[in-house]
Amino acid sequence: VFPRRVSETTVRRLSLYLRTLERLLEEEERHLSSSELAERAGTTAAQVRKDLSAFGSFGTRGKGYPVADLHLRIRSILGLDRPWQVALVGAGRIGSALHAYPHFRDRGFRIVGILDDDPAKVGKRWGEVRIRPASELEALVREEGVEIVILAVPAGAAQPLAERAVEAGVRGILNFAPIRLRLPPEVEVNDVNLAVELEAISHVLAGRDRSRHRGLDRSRDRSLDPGRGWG
Amino acid sequence: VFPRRVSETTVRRLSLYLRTLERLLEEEERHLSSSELAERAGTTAAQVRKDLSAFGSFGTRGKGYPVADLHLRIRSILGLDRPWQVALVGAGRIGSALHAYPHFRDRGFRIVGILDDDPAKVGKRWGEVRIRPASELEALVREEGVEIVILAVPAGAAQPLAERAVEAGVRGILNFAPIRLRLPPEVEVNDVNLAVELEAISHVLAGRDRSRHRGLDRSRDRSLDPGRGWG
DNA sequence: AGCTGTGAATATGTTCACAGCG
DNA sequence: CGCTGTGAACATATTCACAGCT
Repeated sequence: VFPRRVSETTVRRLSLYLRTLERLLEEEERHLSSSELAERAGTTAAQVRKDLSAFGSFGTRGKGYPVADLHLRIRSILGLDRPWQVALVGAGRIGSALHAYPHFRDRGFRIVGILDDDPAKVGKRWGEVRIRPASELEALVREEGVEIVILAVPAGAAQPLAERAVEAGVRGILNFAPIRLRLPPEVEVNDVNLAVELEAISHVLAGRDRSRHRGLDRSRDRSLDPGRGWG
Repeated sequence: VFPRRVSETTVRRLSLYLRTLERLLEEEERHLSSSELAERAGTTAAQVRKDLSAFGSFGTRGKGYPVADLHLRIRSILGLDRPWQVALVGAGRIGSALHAYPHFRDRGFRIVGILDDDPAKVGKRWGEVRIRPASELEALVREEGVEIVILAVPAGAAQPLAERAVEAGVRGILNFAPIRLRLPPEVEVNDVNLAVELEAISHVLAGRDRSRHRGLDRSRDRSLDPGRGWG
């Protein structure tokens, strides 16, 4: 049974469900109910069932969903049942953080090349990958069959690099540059804009200040172990 | 005239409009129409007008919106007409990238403290800010009047740190840890999950591949003539 | 003529509520 | 019983279309 149309919002939640399921697999749980999954993923039971109904019937009434099967199904829907060759364009701080992010590799996103234009960086190695000059973008994409680019360069450099990547065969771009890329519509672009994320917070906080009705009860009792490390 | 309820989706677009307006201010443009703004921000003219109607009438019929006024209005709605004291919790790679991100400072988000538990990092300076031990979280929040925390620590460390921050008075958290924080509902939490962003792309690309194999090809002709695709 | 502002129409997303299966 | 699967009700978001101002 293959999925009908899965909405963008559902897809994002599936990714969260997957994260939860991975943890449950380690704990060898066999089944979990929609309400348990909802609780762990931060949504509602009805929402979980609606989302999962995209696969057709899958759960067992009275018991819930089989963890292992559900895990595989979601992986498949998200396209994670195959590896993806990814190029990291931009070896700055954001690029560095993304390269070190362990969850990409875990889920089959292989960073097969890193590009930068800074001569001080070119030639260095990050793990097993050598940083190459940006002029080799097309070569990299073709040699390695790169389909997804993570674009972590300043706004001014993003557009031409994106065009070149697409021209060479890239089909998806995760864009960290604070600029709207103009690309053919068949290219899947996903923008991550950190200013937007912070401003969504400041808007809410400022709005609450303006309409100061009920008192903010922040005094929850909780015994917090102070000063514990996170290594 | 103060805004009625502004929806979350509208707020996120306002942040994009703001970015565009900042550029136009530099170019000394006086007015711009909804269709021009839409074009630059990647949405539709009707959407722009609906979003801006949250402020009440503002544009001039026949001319468009006054750039400088609109800029101020959006800043105000987003809560950017005042500075925000921000603490960066976690001085790893993501923390480093965020600290260096210039757009935060430009918009009034002041990183007034950086915390980490790694003794090798504590005491070092990033710019003008010294890295302090995580045990000083409460002190930092109170001394500096921190209202927003950027949480960039591993999943296992996030929950207790978030609780301590909230207990000390923090009202908003930008969370990079791949875990669902459980906090009182009056705390505004915004999750940034990079795996979700990449998987949204792989899902679309994998879905297209499946369609193509079944002959339900919805994608367009892949010939990329540079003149037509993306001027 | 050109463009805003907005109700009405549509599309999309979420919650409810319950029949029906294990 | 408990829990899924799902239509129907509800809520939100986007697009249309056009009256009305400059």
